[in-house]
Amino acid sequence: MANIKEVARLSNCSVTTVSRVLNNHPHVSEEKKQRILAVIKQLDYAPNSQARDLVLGASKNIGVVIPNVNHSYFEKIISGVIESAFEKGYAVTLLPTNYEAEIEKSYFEQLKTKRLDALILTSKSNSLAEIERYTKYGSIICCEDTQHYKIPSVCVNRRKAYTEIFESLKTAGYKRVGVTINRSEELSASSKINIESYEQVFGIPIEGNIVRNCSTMEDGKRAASYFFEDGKEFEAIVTNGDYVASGIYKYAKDHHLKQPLLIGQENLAISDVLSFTTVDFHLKEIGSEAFQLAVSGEMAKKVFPYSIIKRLAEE
Amino acid sequence: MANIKEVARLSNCSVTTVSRVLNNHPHVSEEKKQRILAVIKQLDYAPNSQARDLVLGASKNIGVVIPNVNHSYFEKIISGVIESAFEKGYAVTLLPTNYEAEIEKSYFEQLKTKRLDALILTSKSNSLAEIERYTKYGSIICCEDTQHYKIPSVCVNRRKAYTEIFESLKTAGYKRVGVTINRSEELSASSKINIESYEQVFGIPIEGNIVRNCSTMEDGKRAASYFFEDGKEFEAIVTNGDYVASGIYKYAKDHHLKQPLLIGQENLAISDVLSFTTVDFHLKEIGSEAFQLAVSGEMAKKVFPYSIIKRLAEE
DNA sequence: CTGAAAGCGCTAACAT
DNA sequence: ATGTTAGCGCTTTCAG
Repeated sequence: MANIKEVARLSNCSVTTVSRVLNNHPHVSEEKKQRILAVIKQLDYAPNSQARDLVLGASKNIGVVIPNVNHSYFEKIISGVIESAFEKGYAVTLLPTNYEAEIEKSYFEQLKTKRLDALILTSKSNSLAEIERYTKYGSIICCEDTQHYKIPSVCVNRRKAYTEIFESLKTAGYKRVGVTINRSEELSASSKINIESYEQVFGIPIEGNIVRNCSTMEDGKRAASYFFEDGKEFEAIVTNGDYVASGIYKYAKDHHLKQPLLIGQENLAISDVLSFTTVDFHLKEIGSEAFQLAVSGEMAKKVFPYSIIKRLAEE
Repeated sequence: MANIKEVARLSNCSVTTVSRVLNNHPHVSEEKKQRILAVIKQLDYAPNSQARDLVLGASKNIGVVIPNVNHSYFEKIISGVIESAFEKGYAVTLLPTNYEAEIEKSYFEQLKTKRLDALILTSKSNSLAEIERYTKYGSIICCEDTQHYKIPSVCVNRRKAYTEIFESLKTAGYKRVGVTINRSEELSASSKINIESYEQVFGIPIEGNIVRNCSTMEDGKRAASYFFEDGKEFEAIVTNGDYVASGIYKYAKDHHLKQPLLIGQENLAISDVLSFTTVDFHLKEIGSEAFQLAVSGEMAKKVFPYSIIKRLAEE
């Protein structure tokens, strides 16, 4: 197999010189350079990046930890990461956890083994304390508030967003407001914030007004079957995603029920089609910024703005 | 920095023995094993995967080439790849091309440099002939028909699918049938097949009945503005994606126009919500199978079935 | 401008 | 059961 030694031999020079032309280093005569280039072409040679990475000590590879693929929330962040990474010549590896802490931990270990230079957590299953312990092996960026822990983060002020939404609903006179979340409040910071904001604004406990484990449109239908049970009469439902909201919409339509006021999340195309209000967390920009932090290695915490896209339901 | 030598030194044994316990090889006494394990823990040591990959000659890393992220077509394939790859301990790297042949080629080169063990092309920008030339550096799997070229592939019989759709429309008496595609027929095999099927079934040229460069819901709206121009009166539109179909739906709704019969693609949640017929190409399974082929290295061409999900428009 | 040689950290023959 | 040693393919001092 062709390696740098072979190239050196065939072009009558040392591996050092070959390495120099490979890396565009100066101090090599034009003549030798051409000869080497010719041999490289003839041999169809390409430097082994593993050997190169080994000696250089960096992989130019960053990992994005996601619970699962096929979820617009993560996809949007990923797309931001990829775009920026591409510009800087970094490769990005997708790391699915299925929300399992042990699997997530195995990715932290890959930082240690140098397979990955940095990690971006779009969601986390380990505690911040645990995550912090791994930061010495490479930068780990969280896409949520990392509190007092020394973990770089880039996120939006979700508390402010949820509070603003609930306040405006309250002001508009909505009494019966439902909520959907995905992971329970013990596991998910955003669920916790969501619930706290609700209880603070409305002054009542969330229990009875919430449906958990919602992520897909099917989950939205299931949530709807709860919200529309006899006598409940929910007037508005603040969902944790446009697909969940769409599921509720679909259920109401199929059962010829009055559509409640729906609030989605993520500003996906479907919220435009069905014309419901949604909050855009600018996830792509968050992904892009997370990448910047990941490579710079700086200990920064950035807060991004969110936008509430107000839409009037049709008919 | 901690390396295997250091571990060997501190546990009074050779690097070989350490390597043995690291790789769970037999022939090492329980006592030494425990001592080594203790030193590893104490040193917080983890083997360098770059060194390991170098000596082993494989990266357990496979790349998925995509034009861009944020497109459900590719996302579904990716999710299938990731799922299978995870089970087998492979890492998946996303490689965006933005449909540029040169960028795509640079990924082929990474096969040569051993950064990637195999490549899965969800879409291609280089010719099959060109791609075939790179297969000697690692397996390259195409997610479309690779004809007589020696390139493994896993795809669906699109011609059959399109023909079936157009035939059924014709049989049902639809006269004015529109079509949307994304990349032009010169660049995209599936666009070409789509058009050929149309012209064969209806016996008329596609020109005037087609809108190109459609990918998003916004593109769908633009397509609609063409299909609904005065006097055109398209009765059915076969789109190249559920989002495009949704854009047409939205346009018609916003302009209080009669909804044409819409046929989507991909069977996304939105097609269920809006209740239009769609063809499911089982992309996730395709991704999963593509991964299997990628690691096995076998020269196989698999054809997967598609499903037409028939739905009746509401009202 | 050029090259010899010393690693990078690991695995695997090949002894012992 | 354990250790010696020769690489894997490359970059980079350092000397000339």
